[in-house]
Amino acid sequence: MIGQPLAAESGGALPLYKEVKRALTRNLAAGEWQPGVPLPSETRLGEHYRVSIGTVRKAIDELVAERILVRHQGRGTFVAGHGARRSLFHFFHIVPADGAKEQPQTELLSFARAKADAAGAARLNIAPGANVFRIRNLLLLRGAPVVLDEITLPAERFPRLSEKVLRERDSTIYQLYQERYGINVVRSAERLSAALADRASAKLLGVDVGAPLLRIRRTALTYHNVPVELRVSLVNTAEHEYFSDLGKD
Amino acid sequence: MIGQPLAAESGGALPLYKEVKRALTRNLAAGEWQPGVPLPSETRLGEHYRVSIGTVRKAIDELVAERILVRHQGRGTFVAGHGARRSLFHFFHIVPADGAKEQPQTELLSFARAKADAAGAARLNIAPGANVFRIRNLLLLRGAPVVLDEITLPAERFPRLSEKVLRERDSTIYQLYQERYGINVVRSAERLSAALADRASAKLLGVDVGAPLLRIRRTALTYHNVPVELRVSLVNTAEHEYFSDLGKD
DNA sequence: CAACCCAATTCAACTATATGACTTGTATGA
DNA sequence: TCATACAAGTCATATAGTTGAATTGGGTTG
Repeated sequence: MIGQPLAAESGGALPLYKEVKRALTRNLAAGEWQPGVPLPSETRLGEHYRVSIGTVRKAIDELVAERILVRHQGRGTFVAGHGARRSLFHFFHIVPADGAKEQPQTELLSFARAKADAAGAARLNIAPGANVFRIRNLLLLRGAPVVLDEITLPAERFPRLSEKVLRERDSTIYQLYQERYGINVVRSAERLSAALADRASAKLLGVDVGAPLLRIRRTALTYHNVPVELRVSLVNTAEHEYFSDLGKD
Repeated sequence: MIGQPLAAESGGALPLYKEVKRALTRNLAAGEWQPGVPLPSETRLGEHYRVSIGTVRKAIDELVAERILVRHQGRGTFVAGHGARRSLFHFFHIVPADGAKEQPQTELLSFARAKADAAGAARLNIAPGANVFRIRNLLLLRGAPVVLDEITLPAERFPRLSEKVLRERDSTIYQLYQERYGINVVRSAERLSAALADRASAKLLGVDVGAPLLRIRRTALTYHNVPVELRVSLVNTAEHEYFSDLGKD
């Protein structure tokens, strides 16, 4: 299945390769193609959409640049999966002040049902008061607690999510979204500020009350920039830092 | 002047378009092309390097994606200049917690000559103890102090830089680097942590001693990832945030 | 059965060419 | 003088095809 041949001149008069890109993204959002199995070949896509292979290539080029697709010469083009590496490099920006990056260990602190407050609902683009899940995680690096996460998920999108499901996963949480709910997080926007540790967070992170913490507010987005997760992280930056590098591979 | 036709098979056997990209970058680093005047047309570049226009295009595509070049249909391709907009969007990540982004106002606090310490020298890739300039700036947003900058520059690269030159500029500091010293900052890497305001910074930023501040350590890089500036920023995030969005235009 | 070879398929790189759109400067005409 | 029209140069889009490199799978051969 590839979808319809191409929206016949949608009035906006987009370039052909943009139309192809949109068509591909629609299929991706519909879960047409799953990670692990190759998309139809560039040749077949070109035939299907009635465009040249170069045009398909340009469309895929952009999706690859956005890290939504991955090409493997000789094998095919694939949906980028949320493997450990990807989560680590594109969605986890905490690094030791010295040393090299390292896979965090997760400890689930709590899981609860709640109602979305006004601000959260606006960010998630759901109705105020809608059902949400609230998850609190503690991330350990080298065995020591470093990050305290509070995650908010729109319940509607994550049917039958439970503490058990969360606890028994052996993958990253974004991989869980992807595999169990077909939700592929492709981008995140983060806003950072400084805060002071209160009693609860101080205890969990092993710092003094009043210690400086980095607060990260993240919105995770799927295709078409639809928000699917809110996350507030408190980071003890005594021995770790938030790394931001724009502009390079 | 376009430079040599193409390094004849440099052994590494890079794709042609990568070779072209390298050749272009060499010319950019040499200051061959200045902001404001167009590069040779794609046709002429293709003729010069003895490659097809498509190959030139692919090389330029990457440089455009890295925001090093800018294309204008019908006019030509240009070196991206450090206008107010670019500095604001690509190198200044502080935004009001509500409202829209705004151009900061700069106040020069001090200018001094100093010697590079070990850590700074390593980051700037210069000899420990080499001469550096140390600049302290206060950035105001909506008239209120928000960011305290301490900038370290390798003196060798900025001959005859003086307090007077800094004070009399009417542009961004990166524009000064570019116009007066031919140094084009094309990328920055930032590491963030949380800190507490000490006496001096508290006074300048108008906060209490012990208030939480965001500390940003930035390395600014020019072509070939050569570091040219270190900067430590202390940010009062009471009403502003650091914004990080990876992955989308 | 294992090792090897080979063909088919896929993406990667490159060339060549055509057409359209945008900008600029110049010539033309009232 | 001023406005319009036009031409030339530029990048943008799209097509078509060739060659090469990586992978896979199927045979063949020992």
